[in-house]
Amino acid sequence: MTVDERRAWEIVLAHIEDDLLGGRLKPGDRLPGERALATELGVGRSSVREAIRVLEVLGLVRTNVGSGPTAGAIIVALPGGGMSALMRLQVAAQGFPVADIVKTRLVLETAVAAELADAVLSAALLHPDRRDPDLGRCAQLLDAMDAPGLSEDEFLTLDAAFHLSLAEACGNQVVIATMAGLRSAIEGYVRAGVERLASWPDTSARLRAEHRGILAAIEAADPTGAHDLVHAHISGYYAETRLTPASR
Amino acid sequence: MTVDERRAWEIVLAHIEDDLLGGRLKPGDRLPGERALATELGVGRSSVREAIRVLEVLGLVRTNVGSGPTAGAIIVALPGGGMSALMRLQVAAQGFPVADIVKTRLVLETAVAAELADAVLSAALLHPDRRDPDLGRCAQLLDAMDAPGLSEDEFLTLDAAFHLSLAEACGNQVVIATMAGLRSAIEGYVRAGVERLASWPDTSARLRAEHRGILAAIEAADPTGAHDLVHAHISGYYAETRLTPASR
DNA sequence: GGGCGTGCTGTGGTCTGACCACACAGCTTA
DNA sequence: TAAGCTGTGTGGTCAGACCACAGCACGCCC
Repeated sequence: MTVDERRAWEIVLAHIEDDLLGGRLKPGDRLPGERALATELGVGRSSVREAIRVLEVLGLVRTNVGSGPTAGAIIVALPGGGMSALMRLQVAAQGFPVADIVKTRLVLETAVAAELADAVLSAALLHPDRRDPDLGRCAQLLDAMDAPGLSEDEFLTLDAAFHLSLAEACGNQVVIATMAGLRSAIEGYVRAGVERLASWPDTSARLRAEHRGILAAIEAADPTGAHDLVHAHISGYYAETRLTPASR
Repeated sequence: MTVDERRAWEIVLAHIEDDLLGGRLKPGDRLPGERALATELGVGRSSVREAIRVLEVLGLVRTNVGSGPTAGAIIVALPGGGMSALMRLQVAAQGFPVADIVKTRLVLETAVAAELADAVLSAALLHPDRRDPDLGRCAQLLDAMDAPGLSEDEFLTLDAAFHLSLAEACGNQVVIATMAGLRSAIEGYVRAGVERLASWPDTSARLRAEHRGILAAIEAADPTGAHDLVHAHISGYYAETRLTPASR
C-alpha cells in the first residue's frame, strides 16, 4: 500500500508507455476511450485528457471525434510534429539559441550528404545499372525551384522541402524528424532574413546552383565533396542573411 | 467575426508562444494563474491546464503549488526533459528505430569531439598557458569510472554522464538536449545489452581506455583522431552488445 | 426488394463547479 | 520577541454536464 506520488496524468502517461513497450499497443492501434481509461486507472477523465494531449503534441497519437474505426486516439508515431513544436517553443523561450540550431543543422546535414554519397557509391558497386531511386524527389524539387515567377515564400517552402528530402533519402527517422524540427524552429528567422538580402534574384540563383552542385556531388558518389558543399551552402546562406550575429 | 477552428488548448498554447516571441514572457517569468488565463482567453480552465501540461512536458515551464514567488508556472526552458520524453516515447511507439538513434548519436558525438579538439587548438593559439576548463568535468568523470567495485549500473550512469559532458563542453544547447534525449531513448536497450556481454570486466576496461583515448585526442587538439576514436568507441560498443541487429 | 433517411450511440472537446493539499504572509498570542 | 495560527491564492483533481461529430442500424418509402 505505497502511495503513488506521481500526478494523475503521469500515471496515465506511464501506463500507456508501458503498454507500448510491452507490445500491447502498436502503431495503428486505438487507445481505449477516455472514459474507459479513466475508470480503469482510477483517475479523472481530465487527467486522462492531459496525458493524451501530451501524446498528441509529441506526435504519438492522432485523435478523431465521432465513431467508427477511425475515431478515438490512434497511435501514429509521427515524430515530425512533436520535434517541431519542441524546438520552436524552445527557441521562443530562449532555451535554444538560434546559432546552436544552425550549427546542429550544419552537422546533421553535412553528415547526411556524405552518407548519401557513400550510399550511392555502394549501390553503384552492387547494382551498376540502377540509379538511386530516393534522389529522384530531390531532383524534382530542384526542378520546381527553377520555375519562373516563383514568390519568395514559395521558393523558401521548396527550399525547405529539398533539404528535408535529402534527410528522407537517407532514411534515418531520427535525423528526418530532427531536421524538420530545426528548420521549423528557425522558419521565422529565415523568412525575416530574406528581407535583409541585397538582391533576392542573385541569392536565389546562387542557392539553386549550390543545390545542383550538392546533388551532383552526391550522385557522383563524392562524400567529402558533398559534405563541403553543404557546409558552404548552409553557412554561407546564414552569413548572408546576417542571421547568426543578431541571433539568440 | 471568423470562427476560431483551433481547439481551445491550441489557442492557449499559441497565445503563450506569441507572448514568448514578443518578449512579454522571458525565462524566469511566471505565467498568469490558470484561472486568470482561462477568463482572459475565454476558455475553460481545463483547456488552459492541457496547454500548460504540454509546456511542462516539453520542458518550457515548471509548475509549483502553494503561494509565494516560486508558485505557479514558471518559464524555465530546459529542453532536456522534453527531448528525452519525445525520443523515449517515439522509440516505444516504434516511430524511431533504435538503429537510427544510434546512428544519429554517432554523427553528433563525432562532430562534437572534432569540434572540441578544434576549440582546444584555437584556445592554445590564443592562450597557450591556459588549459581548457570545460574538459575538467569530463576528466573527473573518467576518474570516477576507475573506482574499484563500481556496479554495472553505476558505471553506465557515469558513462552516460561522460558522453553528455562532452556535448556540454561544446556548449551547443541543441546538441546537449538531443544527446541527452538519444541516450535516454535507448537507456533500456543499453542496460539490457550489458547482460549479453561475454565479460563485463573486459568490456568495462576497454571502454575506460577508449574514453581516455578520446579525451586525450581532444586535449591534443587532434580533430580527426577524436572523430575516429569516438566512431570506433560507439559503433564498437553497440556491435558488442548486439544491440543493432536485434533492434527495431 | 432496393434505396434512402433518420434517430441512436459512442467518440472526443469543452466548460463549470467543487474540493483538496500546499505554501507563503501577515496577524495573533503567549 | 518568538511561536503559532489563520487567511488566501496556487496548482491538482474529480465529477457532471453539454456539444458536435461520425458511423451504423433500423425502418420507411418507392
